[in-house]
Amino acid sequence: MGRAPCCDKANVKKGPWSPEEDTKLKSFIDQHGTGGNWIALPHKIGLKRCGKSCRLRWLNYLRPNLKHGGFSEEEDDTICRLYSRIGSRWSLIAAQLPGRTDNDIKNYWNTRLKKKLLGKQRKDHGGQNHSRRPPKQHMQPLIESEQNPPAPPISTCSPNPPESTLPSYTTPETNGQDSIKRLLINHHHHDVSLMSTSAQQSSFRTECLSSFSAELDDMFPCNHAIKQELFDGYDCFYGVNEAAVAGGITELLAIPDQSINWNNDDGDGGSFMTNSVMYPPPMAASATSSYQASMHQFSYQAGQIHLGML
DNA sequence: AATGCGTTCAACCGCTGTAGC
DNA sequence: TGCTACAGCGGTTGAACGCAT
Repeated sequence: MGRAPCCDKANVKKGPWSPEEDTKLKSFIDQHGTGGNWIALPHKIGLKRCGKSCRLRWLNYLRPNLKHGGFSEEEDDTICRLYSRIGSRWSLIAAQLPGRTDNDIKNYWNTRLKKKLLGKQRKDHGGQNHSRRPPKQHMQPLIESEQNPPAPPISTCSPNPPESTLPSYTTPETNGQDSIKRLLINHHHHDVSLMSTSAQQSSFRTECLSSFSAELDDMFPCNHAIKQELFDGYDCFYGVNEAAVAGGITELLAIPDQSINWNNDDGDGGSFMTNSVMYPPPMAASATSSYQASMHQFSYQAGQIHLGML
């Protein structure tokens, strides 16, 4: 049993809108508003269009104060910066760009900006392979970025986060992939807070996890097993921040409602619920630390991260 | 001029979240 | 609590267009 269709598909016109249809829709909404019911609207006007189609036409084209095309450098940068933080949340990105629609931005990103950035990236890196990924993937950058969005705008699209609020971090194994790591960390530190519900946050994390296969490869060069574990969709951790690699575990992000037990070689220990503490504070940097959640154990020892089944 | 190919972008599709009952 | 209907969203499609051959 599927959902009933929102309109009678057989009696609904599809395809490009005519100027007459545009005029009808615009003048009706100008006079009466949408009435809060897009499904009923086309019937009131006498348009043989699906309500969803009317809504889209209004929002993306007829609505006042819309800008089309001609994205400025500033807008490019904003799109880039937001994409690097929140991925393809086009409506959220559009909300930061007055006069732009999510559809416009999505199209612009997919058709121009992404290519522009990838082109720049290749130029900036002189075609060198800084990654450990197989050569085949480098020959297909667009496909790769499609499969692993968000495409990392490495050193071309200034992430421009409010740096002062970010933790400082360095790693011995950084080799040009800092921006990817920074990008991932920025996700946690700034944009999970944009999500209003824990369900959104959870799905956001899950989505990020599935999106970052390649980036995780770069992030955990010292231990590919971790990357594999993270990416293979297990149930407790979302990710581990850079500081874990650098010099002690200071942050562990997990999906909500997980009870995390922790202890370290200083004899400290305890537990916390992941949804009660966004950035779990109890763990101080230590030469050896370990954390457990559900079926998995995560530990940091002598500069190496280990993840295993309990 | 004809054809093929790549690009752009408006529009559609299908899914999810949520309000109302 | 479960169901239904709707709004909203992101991914995808395909027509139109431009350019190269």
